[in-house]
Amino acid sequence: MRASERAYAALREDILEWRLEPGTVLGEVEQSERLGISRTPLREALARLLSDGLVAAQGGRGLVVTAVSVSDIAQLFELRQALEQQIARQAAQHRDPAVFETLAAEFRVAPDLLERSDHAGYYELVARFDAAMDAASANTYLVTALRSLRPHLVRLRRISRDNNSRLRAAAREHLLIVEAVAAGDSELAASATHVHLHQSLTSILATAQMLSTHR
Amino acid sequence: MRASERAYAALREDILEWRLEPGTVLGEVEQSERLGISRTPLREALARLLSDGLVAAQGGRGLVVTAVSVSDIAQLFELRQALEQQIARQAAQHRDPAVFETLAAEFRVAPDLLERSDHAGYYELVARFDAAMDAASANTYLVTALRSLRPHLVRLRRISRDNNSRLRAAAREHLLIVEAVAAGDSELAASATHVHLHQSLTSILATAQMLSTHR
DNA sequence: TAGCCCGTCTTTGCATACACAGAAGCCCAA
DNA sequence: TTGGGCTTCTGTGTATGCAAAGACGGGCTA
Repeated sequence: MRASERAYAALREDILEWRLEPGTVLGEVEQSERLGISRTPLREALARLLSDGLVAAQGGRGLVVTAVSVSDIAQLFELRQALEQQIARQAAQHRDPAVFETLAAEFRVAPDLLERSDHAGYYELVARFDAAMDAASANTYLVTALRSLRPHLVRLRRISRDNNSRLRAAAREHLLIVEAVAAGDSELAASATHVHLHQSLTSILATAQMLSTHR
Repeated sequence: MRASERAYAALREDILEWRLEPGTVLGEVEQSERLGISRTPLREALARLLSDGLVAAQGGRGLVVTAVSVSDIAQLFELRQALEQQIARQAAQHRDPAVFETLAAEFRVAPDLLERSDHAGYYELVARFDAAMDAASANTYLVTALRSLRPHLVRLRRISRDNNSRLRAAAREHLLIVEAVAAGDSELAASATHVHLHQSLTSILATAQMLSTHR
């Protein structure tokens, strides 16, 4: 694997997992030494993070990990609504029913996963759901736009994490989306997506509110 | 200005204006010599074009200018529908009425521009319309997604170019969108956008059909 | 003591050199 | 003639060196 690729993957994960917190300055020499590579591939990695919006230029010199404000969360979800409703419509039109019936069966037993607090298992299921929607949408541009949005959503998991009752509700909402796609009902799929994202946003904002109050 | 920035701007424009045609191989040495810079900043420029989707990796080695198929056009417009309807809704909610009333006045006299075949003037007006919508949407993520889509749309102008009757109709459609935004009517703004993009797509596909038949 | 200016020093941007991998061409043998 | 293996060679990926543009600090002056 290329050094620049490894550096990108490593830095990206460090940011998504909050090991590099918002505001952290990423110096080229510092990071290249930390990752054991030279500045050239590291610069390439930083450029990609910049276009991802995970880091931002700090007044001409120096890159910093971007922050995620409450306003950012609302804006992210406006974009997410637009993209995921559209992808749900397209997926419902082009889907392979068998794929989504299999997914539906898995979401029906998702409460079992959550029962034993297997959050990783649940997130893995959601990742397969996303992948299936991407594939079924048959629209590379839509998928590309969504792929560039997802890292930011992953960062939000830290806020919604371990909210077991919310995850149970989310599983039911996902199930409805999958059933609508399986049935080829575009508008139901879009509306179910709308509902799901509305509930997710509401939950996240409530948690964010609580976190900021408690501090 | 940085060399990498100049190289990016130059290559990007060459691709958007079809001076570099789809399928053209962009060798690092070749292009760096053409632009009078070293390979390091040129690689940075190519990496940005890659993430823009304007060039693609050619089997592990070599980057080529991407093609725009009829299927690509349809997919681009599906994404465009999702993004521009959303931005129209947001803009209608947050707009400064004065800005959009000024724009409306300009679109009312746009037929004069087209009368004297001042297409550049018309495209410049559309660019200001886009900028006003971006600013009014108050959503940086939405704007970023749209900004990454627009280069691909610019490439399509070569297909729809000089279709004067279509541009007149487009001006009327734009006017309706601007009026809806000025009035703060989100749903009308979204629907007017939907109509406009549907008509644009229909026109482009018809022209593309004609071009491919004639050859 | 506060403010400004100058020198130093860090950090970035670019150029160049080197190493390696994949492709093209060639030769030899079947 | 064709296929396989070898060689060469082009092109990419990475490291390093150098220069310039700021940030920082110290000292001087008012």
